[in-house]
Amino acid sequence: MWQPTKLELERLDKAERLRAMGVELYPARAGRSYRIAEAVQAFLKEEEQTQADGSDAPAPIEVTVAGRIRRLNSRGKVSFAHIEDESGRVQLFLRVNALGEGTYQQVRRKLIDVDDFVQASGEMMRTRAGEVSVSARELRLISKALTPLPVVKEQRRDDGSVIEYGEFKDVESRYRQRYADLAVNRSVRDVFVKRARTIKALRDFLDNEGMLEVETPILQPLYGGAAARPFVTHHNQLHQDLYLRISFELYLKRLLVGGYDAVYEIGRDFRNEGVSYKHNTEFTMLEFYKAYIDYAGVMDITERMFAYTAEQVTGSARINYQGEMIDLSPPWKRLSIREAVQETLGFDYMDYPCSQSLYGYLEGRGLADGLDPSDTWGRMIVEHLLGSLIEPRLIQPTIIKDYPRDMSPFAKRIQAGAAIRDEKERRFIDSHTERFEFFIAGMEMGNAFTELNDPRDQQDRFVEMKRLYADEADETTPLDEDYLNAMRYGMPPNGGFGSGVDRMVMLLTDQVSIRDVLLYPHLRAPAPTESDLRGQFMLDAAVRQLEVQLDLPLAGAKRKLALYLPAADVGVEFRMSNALEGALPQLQNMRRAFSGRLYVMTEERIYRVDDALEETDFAEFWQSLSQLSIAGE
RNA sequence: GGGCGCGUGGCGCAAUGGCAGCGCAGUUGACUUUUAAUCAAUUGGUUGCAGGUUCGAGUCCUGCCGCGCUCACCA
Repeated sequence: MWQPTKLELERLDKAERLRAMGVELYPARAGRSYRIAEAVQAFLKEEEQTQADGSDAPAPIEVTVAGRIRRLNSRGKVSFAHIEDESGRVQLFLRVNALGEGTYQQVRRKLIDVDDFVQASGEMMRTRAGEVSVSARELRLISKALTPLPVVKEQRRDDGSVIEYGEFKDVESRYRQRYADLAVNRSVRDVFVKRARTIKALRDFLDNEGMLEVETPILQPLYGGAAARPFVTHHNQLHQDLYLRISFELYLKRLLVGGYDAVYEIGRDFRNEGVSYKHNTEFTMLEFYKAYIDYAGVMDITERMFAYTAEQVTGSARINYQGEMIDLSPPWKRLSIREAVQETLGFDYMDYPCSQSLYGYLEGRGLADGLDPSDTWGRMIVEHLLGSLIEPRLIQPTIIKDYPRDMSPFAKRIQAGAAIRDEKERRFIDSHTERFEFFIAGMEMGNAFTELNDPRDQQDRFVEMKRLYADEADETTPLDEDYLNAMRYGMPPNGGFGSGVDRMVMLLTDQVSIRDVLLYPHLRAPAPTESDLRGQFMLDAAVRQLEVQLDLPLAGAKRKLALYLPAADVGVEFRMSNALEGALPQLQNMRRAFSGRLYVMTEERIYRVDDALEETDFAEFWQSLSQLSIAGE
């Protein structure tokens, strides 16, 4: 339960004074005739008009605006405030003469304060210093803020740049209290506007491609479609474990069997893995599947989709990311993983056709650092050669295609074109699939295939994956009989695509951490503190209708006794259980200074403080208090 | 999970082992065109938590909690 800080107590006092004056702190209705930016715009337009006409003064523009006070300073009988709504800021020019003594004093004495929401009516004007303002004739509190936001002052330079003083930048506080972060940091607000635009642009693009947006289950009896560990949950009524999806793939492809030509979904995936600057436990995924195209067709769509989205969000397909100019316009560089290795590392891995020989070669060249010799051949190529050695260099958008088969259970084999020239070529075709990933700014941005639609081949792949990765059972895709069943009815040839939308937003908003493009990134629950215990106690007491008073000063005790109950002879102190033992002497000192019974409460127990700590039953404790309380009335 | 770093009033930060300080915010007062307003006075601290070393700990040691970076894991 809330325990006001000093600053909050001051605000509570102001709120109380306002209420005593008959001011409604949280009126049900507010009104405005303009968004702030539009009011300013209207005034500027009128000014321009006036100048063009050569008339004397702009016609008066009467506005009502509403927003949060972000700055307030009083110059005696006149005060200035900046209020802000989503569209922007405007200054309020507040004079005693215009507002009347009563309302003006509320501002002057800061009963109406920074962070409060107000509604103001008056004419637009310019102050002597030239700032466009609302000359307020009426000012009305529409929501009182009890907790002050972190103070950020801004100085606007002549060149339009803004210097911030006293920023709110502690990363943890910003993520945990995102509302305060957003309220104070405009640039953070802008990121999430761009995020929304990104998703809208993707939808528009895919809709225009003739794809159907669908929704598939998040809770699934079987997970699949990617190599990742799932979260497990349980349905009580059905007595069934369910998984949170790790991908949409298998459900979306079933829909092609059902007769749709192309489907897509934008939604949340959940993966039970570590977090990093580019991984969050839940993240937004885009997948689409389109019949009658292969992975080359998907490449074309991918390039156009990224360029279109960047244009919609940033105004150009050329974007700036961490100081690098990145050009998303098609066409992108396309090369096979084999070519990429040849180009970057100067050898053909097909000359080392098994994991032992490849490892031996890499070790000889000093490139085996961090490589596990027991990995499969395909994994060495994809995760080590590509992931570790090549990926960080891929700044401009690059499509890397034709992946080893043992890493790609849902992709079709490479289709042999002309006659196979030699044995090495034959081996390459046999062991690779029509899959591509694409990389931008050194980050993997997505993954796509010519989708496997041969049910018997698919079944073999499931089995093959199980065999290859037997010791990582929970990361391989379980065999999904129903999916195979669907495929046996006939699935059109198709190309599929998956991409992490959060990473795309990072790219378009120039953010290095995925947490800065998620409103509520996953954070560990903070450890409870003594003050949390206190709050919990207050809440428990409130539920039992007990009035609890705070901070009884104790003569002789170093600390104030935190709480006591109305019976006046029962005190409660709070300690984390791991700190209890060392605190005993201190508690006993407190008990000696206190005439009643003293209890100490931990996360899960309550003790009576005596020569030793005597554990007491919670229910009994509360009951004895209730009785005292009733007796006291 | 491993390594490195950080944790000091509401926010941003300081303090060779020696009186816990500064700016902003807050409070009181002055000021009818200010804008990081200004001027005068002033409140506010269990230095993340717990133990230890020491005459003395924000500072050194140990453990714990949280966050960041990084490695591992992982599309």
